[in-house]
Amino acid sequence: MAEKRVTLADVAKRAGLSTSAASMILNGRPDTRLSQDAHDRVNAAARELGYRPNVAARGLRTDKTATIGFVSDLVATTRFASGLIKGALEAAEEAGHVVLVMETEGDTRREEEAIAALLDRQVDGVIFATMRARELFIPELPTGTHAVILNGTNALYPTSVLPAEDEGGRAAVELLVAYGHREGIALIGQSDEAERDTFRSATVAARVAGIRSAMSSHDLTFVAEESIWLWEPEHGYEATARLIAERDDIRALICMNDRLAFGAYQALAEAGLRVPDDVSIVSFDNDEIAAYLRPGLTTVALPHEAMGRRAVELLLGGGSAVAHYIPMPVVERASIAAPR
Amino acid sequence: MAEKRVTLADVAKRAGLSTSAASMILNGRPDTRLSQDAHDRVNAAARELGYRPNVAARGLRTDKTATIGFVSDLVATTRFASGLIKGALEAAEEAGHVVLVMETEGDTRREEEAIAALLDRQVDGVIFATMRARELFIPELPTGTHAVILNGTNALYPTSVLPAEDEGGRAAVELLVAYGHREGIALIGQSDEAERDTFRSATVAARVAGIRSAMSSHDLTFVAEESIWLWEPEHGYEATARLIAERDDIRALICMNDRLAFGAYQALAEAGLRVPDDVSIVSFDNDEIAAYLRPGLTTVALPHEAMGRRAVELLLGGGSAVAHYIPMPVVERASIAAPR
DNA sequence: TCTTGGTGCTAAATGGATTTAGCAAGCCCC
DNA sequence: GGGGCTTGCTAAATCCATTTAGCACCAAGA
Repeated sequence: MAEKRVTLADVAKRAGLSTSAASMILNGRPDTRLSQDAHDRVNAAARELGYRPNVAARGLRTDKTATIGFVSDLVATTRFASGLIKGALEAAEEAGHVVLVMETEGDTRREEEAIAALLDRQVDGVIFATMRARELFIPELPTGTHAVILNGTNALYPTSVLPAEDEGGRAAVELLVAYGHREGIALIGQSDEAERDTFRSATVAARVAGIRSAMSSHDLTFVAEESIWLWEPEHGYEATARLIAERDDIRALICMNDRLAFGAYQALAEAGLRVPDDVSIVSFDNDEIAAYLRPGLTTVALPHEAMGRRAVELLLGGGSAVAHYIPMPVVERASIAAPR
Repeated sequence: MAEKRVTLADVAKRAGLSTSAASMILNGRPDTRLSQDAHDRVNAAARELGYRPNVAARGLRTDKTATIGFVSDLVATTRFASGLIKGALEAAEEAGHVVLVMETEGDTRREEEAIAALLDRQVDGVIFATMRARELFIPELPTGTHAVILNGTNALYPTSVLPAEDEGGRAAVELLVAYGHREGIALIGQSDEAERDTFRSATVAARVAGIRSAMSSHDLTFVAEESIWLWEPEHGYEATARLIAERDDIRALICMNDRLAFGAYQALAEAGLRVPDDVSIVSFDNDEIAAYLRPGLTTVALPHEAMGRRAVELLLGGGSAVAHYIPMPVVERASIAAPR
């Protein structure tokens, strides 16, 4: 049964011309001297037959496949990862490209295999995404392969896309300041001590730097800093519970991410403290849960989709080989009020 | 610079044989009469040169590309979607395939374009995933194209993968029963009235059917059913708040999904009711938030990854053309206790 | 009349594999 | 010594498009 696909030869035959002529016309080559009549006949034939070029055959000659590779350490674990993918998918679609997605879980062997599989398919470029946002290991790529690093950096491939964490960190502080907070502000998730360590990702360091720079430019200091390594709700819960058990002057919390903030909500509720009347909270990421919380959590968003988008734009458009910073939008909900 | 890729011709030359011989040997064709010596020389040459076949060139002849298409209405919105993708990616990798991911947002035009783009690239098969889980529209595919429907059904393509919702629904009731609940059980999210409507997805209908069948087999009835169309936390909050304002005999809640349960937690907490001491809760999906809640939410999980996995196994292995049901694992946390 | 130049188009090579048809050499057997 | 059979391998076609080189024709100029 299987109706055969229509090939360029079919189109050429129907137009009464050679495949060379058909190819040139369909590709809109400028210097061609083919008659208007030939153009019309080929275009009509292609339309009537529903001709679509075979990408593999074309790629064989041109080395272009309109396909890009997206290799990520994680794809399903965080909303961040899928946001990056979604953004990349959209931008790729707009540019008439498709994307091969691969997950490596950070395993070097799988990374190498992923690259090999992509190269076997002659992808036009590859995006390396990481959820850990640090100096990223990348297996050697053949000279000339385009690559952009998403949410991380790599010395060999300087084109990268990162969230503008510094600015974002500052924005969080500014939100609190705008509501009149000056005292009793605590930081949950980070501390000077932790910063000295290089374990944390580079982007987190920038976030903290932004926070501290805004604090000091307003002449403010934290009344407490709760350092935590893992940033899950339970850790936010514990840190906040500990904090409010120790002191009663806490008026505002800056949480390093929304999951910590979630835990903070729980600890506050158990202690009979209300958000935002008793304690204001501002946080980072704009996780799904930020919208689910009551009251809604005001947070500085990680611009997932915009980042994914920009990565493919840079890959395809050949943007400059530097780090590109994507603004982190403030998402205001209801977790900040003026201090009483 | 750009070092040229090693081709089969390079391997053949180094082995002192023809490309035909090299091809047959590397593909391990059984009927070949080539000498052991020839085998050794070709294999050695391939290894030494690091030869990898060009997939496009091979696909041109064989019509196999070791590539599968994954077209989904949504990719980033829910954890469910990315779980399906992750499962598919893993199974594909194990089978030596790669996957082209496309998002359509349910738009017919984009679906058609996605299919066309996949066909242009000669994919070996296509997985159609939907987050809405209903009869799925699928643009016409050339005869012979393999397809499996993930989380939905389609009359033309009977091979599909669905969660075993019926069984899952029953499991939720059994959990409550096992703890001794017999009275004051309410259902949040669904009602007889809503079921009559066909708007809801087929899988939800099965979930409800399972719940009702288990209830009646234990001679139990719901003391209340709160019908809701949208299943976000706020709706769960409102429904639960309404319910406990009206009556004080509620001892257990079956929520149609975790987000509703999240809302229920909030309403209960505001009313000074404790989970699970005052009210037990069981729910569905095993969303991220189920683990974040305090106490942890006991829920019947949607088996995302297993479903994605199975879909590619069926696609590649040619499983039988029927609906395949994947068990929904019970994830016990701490939201159920014996009634007081 | 012959060259030159432009116009409109095509033949053939190319990319990198797979696959079919078949060649050459050696051996056996009558 | 000639036919037939293995054995071990290769030439060439094929998949489908792109691209280079160049053919055939006509008109204009010398």
